[in-house]
This record gives sequence, structure tokens and C-alpha cells, in this order.
Amino acid sequence: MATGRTHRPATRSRGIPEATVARLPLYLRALTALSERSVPTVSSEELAAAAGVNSAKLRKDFSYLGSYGTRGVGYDVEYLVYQISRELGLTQDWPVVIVGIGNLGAALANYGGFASRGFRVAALIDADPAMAGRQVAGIVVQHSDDLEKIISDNGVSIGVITTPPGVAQQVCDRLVAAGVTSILNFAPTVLAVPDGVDVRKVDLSIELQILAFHEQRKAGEEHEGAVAPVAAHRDAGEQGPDGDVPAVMPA
Amino acid sequence: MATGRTHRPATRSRGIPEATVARLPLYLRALTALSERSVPTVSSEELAAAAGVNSAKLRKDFSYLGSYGTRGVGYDVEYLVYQISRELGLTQDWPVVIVGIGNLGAALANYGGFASRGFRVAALIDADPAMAGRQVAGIVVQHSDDLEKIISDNGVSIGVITTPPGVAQQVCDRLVAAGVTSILNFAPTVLAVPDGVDVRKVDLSIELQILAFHEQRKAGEEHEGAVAPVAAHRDAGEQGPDGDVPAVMPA
DNA sequence: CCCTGTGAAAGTGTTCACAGCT
DNA sequence: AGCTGTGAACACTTTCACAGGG
Repeated sequence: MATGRTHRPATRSRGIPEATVARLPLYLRALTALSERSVPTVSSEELAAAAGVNSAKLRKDFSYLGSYGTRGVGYDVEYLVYQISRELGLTQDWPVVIVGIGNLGAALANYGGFASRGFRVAALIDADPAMAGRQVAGIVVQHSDDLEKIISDNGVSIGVITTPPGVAQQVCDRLVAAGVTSILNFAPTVLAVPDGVDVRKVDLSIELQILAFHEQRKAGEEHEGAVAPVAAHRDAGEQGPDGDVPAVMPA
Repeated sequence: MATGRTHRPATRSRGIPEATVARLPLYLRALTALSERSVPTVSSEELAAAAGVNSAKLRKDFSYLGSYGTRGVGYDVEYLVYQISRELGLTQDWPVVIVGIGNLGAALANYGGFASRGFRVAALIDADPAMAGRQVAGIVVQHSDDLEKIISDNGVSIGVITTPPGVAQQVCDRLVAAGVTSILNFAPTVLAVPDGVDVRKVDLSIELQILAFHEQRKAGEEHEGAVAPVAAHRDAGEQGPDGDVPAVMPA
């Protein structure tokens, strides 16, 4: 009560739910595969199976984009590929920098699926002077002294951090100061960023720990009856990094 | 109506919400750091800041584990570390196999945070005969012909797939047949698994596409007023792979 | 008075089931 | 008849706000 303000009336008329956005790349991948096999149309049921979701969810997701299907028929594959690509902003290409060219950074630089879909590795950056000048994945590694210049010269707005955790925050700060507004963080650290900057994290050890949690449950369920009530682990067989939306520090 | 069945009355009495499970590793990491600095107790406010969440969420999360805090004081760091570790099943150690020792597989094998927290790389497996026998991260790579034997000899229940997408499903099938019940999939494919097997995926290009979506919005918002109502992008600055829970195929 | 633990409210996401177009 | 698009029900998650123990 008191102040009243419900913290934003949410004028969502065109706002696509975050959960839907996270699934669009999945649909796009499935559609691209169909497109390559020259399949002209696909039903929500078929596409959902290919993307590993259920068809009601898929139809609801698409309904946020508009009415792109034809009742009694399905969706036009090419048309949907285009609409989703556009919605995701993949019709333009995004120059990306990778900072921290260790094992993981090098692996990402070499990763094919990177360049394929609208993303271009504009530069590789590392703090080690011995690294600078070397080629990784056909790209010359540059020294981090030039980070700011590299970002602005290439108009980079997406940065990938694959540094050791100890320096991730300062690299992040420099990227943001130089104009980067989206960060994909592979370092096991919580990054503090100012408002308006998006951070997504990919964390191997968190994923493993979540698996271990469920694994432990399974072991306990084997022949049970005592303490912990079984059930619980209802929808096994689902996949995808889910839940988890830690808020960011006040900056 | 008709059949009535509400699809499971949900006997949840000890079931920890999935969203909470996904955050426990985050808390554990923050607590471990405090522990190393010999900090004896911490308030929900402080710990929440360190983990990048808000304190109400953290308290609610901990309430699912039990009442481990002291009112007026906070939480005992060591005690919480232990409780969360136990809840996540990290008091035992989990042998893990990595299948597909390319750039990414090798990078993961070398990744330190792996072994640190209850996980041990029990074997590296690759289909390339030229790879077999070589050492990666101090571990001899074994040929995939022996996959089943390796799994059962080592009692492996968690498998990491870093193969090319084309063979990911068949590798997955073999892992599952050999007894693996948790899979961390880095290949950009939707894996079909039988009931009772957990799959989590880590997908670089999906993460980038989600960032691109928001990035595009920001660009559009710069000087707006016309079509799309601004607002929408409320809580910028959040981080973490969220949303996304694709169901699995019927297998 | 401080800080945890938690009901209750609000917000977000998923599923159902069917109206309505082709 | 078949399949999309969607309101409405349900389920899950987050946030609020405060009771109550230390």
C-alpha cells in the first residue's frame, strides 16, 4: 500500500515473454533443418516434436509473434524462418569480441555455429602479451590494451568473457565502458553491470551441480518408503537451463 | 472434466522448487568465498548481494531447506556450506565422462572448476582413433568402442556430450543404455531420452540469439514514440540462462 | 531493534480445451 | 475434418510486508 506505485503498469502489448524468446532459437534451428530438406510447411505438432516442446506451448509462443500459420494447414517454413530471424535480430549481423583466449576462448572462436547464424567474431582479445599476434581460428589475437579501440572501431555491442574469474569483473567494466551492452559470461562470477546492460551466464559447474541434485534423488528413490516422500521428480526428461534469474547488483 | 484426474496431486512436502535448486550452486559459491575469508556469519542481505539475487528470494530459498539461520544474526557460513553441499549431493564425488574431445571437450577437461566441486573426470572418450591414447589434461583419451565398459567400470552416471551435433543422439543413446542417467549436452541438438534421464543443455548460439533479441530492442528504443510501446524491457541487468524448459520427445 | 522465516499477493509461464478459419 | 489461435484454468516463481524469535 502506502505509495501505491505498482512498480510499472506493464504496457505489454508487443512484449514477447522472456520464456518465449528463449525458445525462438530452438524453433529457428528446427525450421532451418526443415528448410534445408525443402519441406514447405509444418504443423505445430511436427515442429514441436522437432524442437522438443509440446505443441500448445509452441502455438502460444508463435501467437505472440503474430498469426503466421494457416488453419487446417500449418506454418510456412520459409516464412517462419524469416519472421523468427527478424524477431531475434538475426537479419543484421552482430560483431562479437571474445576476451580471454585460453582453452575455452579458443574453443569458442573455433566453434562453427557461431558465425553461421548472424554472429561474426570481430576480434579475439587476451591480456597475455605472448598470446597477442598469434592466430586462433584464423583470427589474430590482439592485446587487451587495445580493447576500447577494438570495440569502438568494430561497433561491437556483444562481448563474450572467457577469462579467469578473477579478472572477469574488470574486463566486464571495460567492455561496458567501451560501449558493449550485452555480455555472455563464461567465467564463474556474478558480474555487476549498470542498468541497460544484459548479462547471460553459462556455467558448467552450476549445470553439473543441478544434475547432481537430481541424480542424488534418483539414487534415494531406488527403494524408499522412509523419510523423503518419493514423487517430487515429476517431469524427468526435460532439458534446458531453466529457472534461475538472479538479479544484478545495484551497480 | 470427464476423467477428472488433475494429473498428480503433487505430494510435495520436501520437494525443493526447481528454481531454487538452480540457485543453490550460486549461494554455495558465494559462501565458499566467505568461508575462505574466514567470515563466520552472513546476513541474507549480504549473501544475496554476493550471489546477485535479492534477499527475499534467498530467504525463501533457504526456507525450503529448513531453518538454518538465526534471527537477529544471520547464517553460519560453514554450516550453510555443508547443508547446501549435502542437498546438492556434493558430499559424494561424481565420476563424469566427457565424450567428444575436440576443442570444446578438451577445454572442459582442462577446466579447473570441474574437479574442484565434487566432480571428477573419470574418462575422456572420442571416436577418432587418432585421438585415442593421447593425453588431454593429463588423462588418456579412450576410444568410443569401449564406451560401455568405461561407464560401468567407473560407475559413471553423469555424461557430458561435446561431440558434433550429428552424432550426439547416438552417443546419448549409448550412454543411457550403459547406465548414464544425467547428461549435460553441449551439442546443438535436442536429445531424446527415456523417462528418468535428465538432460541439461548448454548452447552458445542460443544464448547469443537471446542477447541479440534484447540488443535489437535497445537499438529500437533509442528515439522512439511510434509503433512499439517502450517500457517492456523492464528488469534489464538480470543474468542467467532462464526460461526455456523444452519437454523431451516421447522416446 | 535486527534479521529470519513465511503467509499472502502479484507476476510469469504452462496446459487445457475449444471456437473459428480454411 | 484438420489445425491454428486463444481465453481460461492451473502451476510455478517472485516479491511484499510483517510476525516473531534472538
